[in-house]
Amino acid sequence: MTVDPSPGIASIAIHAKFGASEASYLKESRIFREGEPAHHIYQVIRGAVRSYRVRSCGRRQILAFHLPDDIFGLEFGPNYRFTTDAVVDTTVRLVKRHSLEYVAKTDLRVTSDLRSRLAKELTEAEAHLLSLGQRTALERVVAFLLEMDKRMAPTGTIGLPMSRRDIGDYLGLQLETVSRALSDLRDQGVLRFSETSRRQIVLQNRERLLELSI
Amino acid sequence: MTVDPSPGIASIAIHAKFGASEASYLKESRIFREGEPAHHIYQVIRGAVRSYRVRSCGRRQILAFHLPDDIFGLEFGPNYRFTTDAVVDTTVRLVKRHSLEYVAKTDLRVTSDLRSRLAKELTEAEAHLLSLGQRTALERVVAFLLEMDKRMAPTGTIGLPMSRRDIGDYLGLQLETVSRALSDLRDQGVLRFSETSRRQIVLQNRERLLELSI
DNA sequence: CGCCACCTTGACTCAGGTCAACTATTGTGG
DNA sequence: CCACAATAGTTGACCTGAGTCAAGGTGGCG
Repeated sequence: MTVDPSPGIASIAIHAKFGASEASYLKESRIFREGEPAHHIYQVIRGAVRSYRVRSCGRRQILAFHLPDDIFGLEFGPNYRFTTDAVVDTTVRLVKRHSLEYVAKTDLRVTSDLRSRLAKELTEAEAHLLSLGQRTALERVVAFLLEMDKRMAPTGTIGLPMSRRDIGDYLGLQLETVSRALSDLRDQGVLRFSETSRRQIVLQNRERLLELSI
Repeated sequence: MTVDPSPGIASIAIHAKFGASEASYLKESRIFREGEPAHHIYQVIRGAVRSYRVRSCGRRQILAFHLPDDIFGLEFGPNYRFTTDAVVDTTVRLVKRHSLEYVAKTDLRVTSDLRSRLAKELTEAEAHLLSLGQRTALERVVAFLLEMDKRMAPTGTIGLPMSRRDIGDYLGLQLETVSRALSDLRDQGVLRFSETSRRQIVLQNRERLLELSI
């Protein structure tokens, strides 16, 4: 399944005229909660967002991180399926759902774009599922770094917006395990932490990283 | 997200006139392979089907089991995303993809039904993901039993068509772990195995099973 | 009736979780 | 701008749940 995201973003951007606005959220603040009526569709402009569910025992599973240009909060049922909040200070564009649905009725490009986005979400969920079902802790962290590297500007440095705990809750691991995996990769010479922050990761041997993801 | 499956099945059944046929597959035989051109959409009539991917290291992740009335092989990209085979002797109905797509162009009910099915697949993948990320072995087996019970005729007995290994590959566990979890539940008095087969599971305390799934 | 695949159970190992101590970084108020 | 508190991350020691390996059962099928 190859879905080029560009035309979709373009069409949502164009039709955003019909009632788009912007909103900013402080780090760690709530955007919407699971179960609330899904009145808006969002697109990240700056920052990062996490979508998650919390089990009754208190454990949290992050389903996805949303980075600039990503769409989130797109629902086909009446309510949001996840709780969503800003990982860092974040600005989003938001469109009223009914206005997007109105546009979709007349513009087939938008309809088909929405379907592509749904298909893309499904593909991503399946890849994530494979990771959780089959990979070791190290393999999961490696896959995560490769995913982030691919999604962010390819400067060779990955500026992770999220904490070790966030990464753990995405990968089904404890934060200590994530930290150990990263230290391990550093000791192997695969990466190093930048001087400024341990969330800035410099890839030093992408070949080796790719091997580890097999 | 509440998706009533009935109208969808109805519409696919109706439009099946446009070129549906039936096919039967022996137990353990291949239906299609990941990466092949997705020329058909299938619906289980009798039997059971598994969709899976195999990692290069040889480990297999089963993404879904398909039971009677379930649709599978519905793709939006050009190729199948999974390998699929019959778990037991299975009969399917199959429709040529291009004829279904032709119908979908003129009949909005079919279009909307296809979208609902995609949304349903996404919801299921997300539930599965939660299971793999957050649950213990026992909790996963409990969730699996409840899922199977819900999907099969509610007679109080679950006739599992698949082996312990299949269940393990679905839940991200080894077959021995699945077996131990089932023995544990039996020892707790939550279930018992039927006299005829260890794949026939009689629920004796559904309350307790539900508690364990929290 | 006997083979073979499936399942169960036991013994042991090990990856990752848990708990705890410590270091580094960020944020805050004087 | 500094002092200090709070937060984030690392590392070590130990524990445990699930994996691995192995030895029987058991039931279906030729």
